Amino acid sequence: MRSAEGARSSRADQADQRRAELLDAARRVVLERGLASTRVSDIAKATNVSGGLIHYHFATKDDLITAMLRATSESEVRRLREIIAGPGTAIQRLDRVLRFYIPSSRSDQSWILWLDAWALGVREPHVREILLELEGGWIEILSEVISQGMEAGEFTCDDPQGAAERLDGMLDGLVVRYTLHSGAMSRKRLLEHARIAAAREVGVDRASFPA
Amino acid sequence: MRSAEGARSSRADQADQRRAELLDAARRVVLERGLASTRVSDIAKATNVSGGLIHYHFATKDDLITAMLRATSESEVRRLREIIAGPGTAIQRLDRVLRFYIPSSRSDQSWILWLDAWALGVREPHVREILLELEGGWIEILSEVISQGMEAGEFTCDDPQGAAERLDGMLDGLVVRYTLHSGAMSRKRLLEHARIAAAREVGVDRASFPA
DNA sequence: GATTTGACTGGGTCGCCAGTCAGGATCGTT
DNA sequence: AACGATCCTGACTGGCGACCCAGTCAAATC
Repeated sequence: MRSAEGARSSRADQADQRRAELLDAARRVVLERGLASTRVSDIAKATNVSGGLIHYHFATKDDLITAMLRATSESEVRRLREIIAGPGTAIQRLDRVLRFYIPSSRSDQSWILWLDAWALGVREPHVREILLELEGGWIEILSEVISQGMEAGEFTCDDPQGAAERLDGMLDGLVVRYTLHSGAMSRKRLLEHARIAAAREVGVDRASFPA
Repeated sequence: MRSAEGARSSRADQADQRRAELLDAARRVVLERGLASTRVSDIAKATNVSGGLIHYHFATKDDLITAMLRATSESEVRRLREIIAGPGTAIQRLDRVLRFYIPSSRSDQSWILWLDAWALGVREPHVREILLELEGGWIEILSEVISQGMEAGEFTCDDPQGAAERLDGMLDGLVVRYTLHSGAMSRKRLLEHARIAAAREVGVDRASFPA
């Protein structure tokens, strides 16, 4: 129980750090190659580590993938919470949430991960649970922003939860389209759809959104 | 070139029929086991046929899967077209389209197929193309029904294409939620969301929808 | 400085599965 | 009947990939 000093890592810290490193590499590899063609050895290579080490830290490949999805989901929800805790009017915060939803460039392919995860979640209850929490997080945040806007007198909405579900659904669906067929749906058009629908849901004019 | 008689099949017909049978079995197996754990031999078993025969009719597994997705997509669009060609007012036809969108029971898991296909489409351009056509079909049909309703004076909408895209997106997203977490989104609630959003898009009252 | 514990290596194994192939059955044609 | 084309079988294979394990090395503990 010596060495609780700052910089130096204890044995346990080292293991934690390595695990995090592996989760990170796993996410990168899955994003690049897709879940179906991701090999444990690919993740090992991406971490400059032997294949055996993966199974030292994670019993099975499924464990690793599931842990990676959980970590990614949790970090996403955390960032979301920061957004609605930020400054500005309700409509400014709502707009920030919408923009956070939409991948900001062709290179930001983070949604690919969730497409893989949806397919996986159909068969794997653990994965399904993670997805439920992630989606619940989004809906909760949207519903919260809407309620904040109502309290501030900015918004009118007789069912914030329902509105949040509809918005979340629409964004999910449109992002799929955008991710798969970027030619058929530009980011600009996607954001425009989001603002139109959101404006209707909260009873404000589309023009109320910031430029 | 003899034997163009009805019941008896020529050799070419027999091959076509066998191919269709294999596509059908492929769909059933993929729905049941998921794309990731579907083996060629599973499809052979489901058709009561040897493993080798699959590769007689389809060069590779990918060919078979792609052909199956294409066939399924085309049949779906065909059924959709029948719906909007059917009788009734525009709002009745619109409602029929919405209801066709939503799986009618827990046992109708056809959407699972498209979750797998989305993930696959990220890597496979052929699959992506099929998905683009399917989604384009849905949007086109929705936009068509809306336009029909406008001509009939039932609907008001200044951007039928945009409205169709938003509706299609919302339904996609909500159906994912319904498929994955039936506990978090009942069919009834899903349909309610669809009707609320659709009513807004076409400028009618929610109560205008048939009971 | 001796010993124990934990992190890590890399080669090996074992099962699985897409695709092949040689041969057999069946059909249409002449 | 004979023959070629087509449909089909089932055993086989070659490669791959998750997981195992015996052993190494360094850090922590005594």
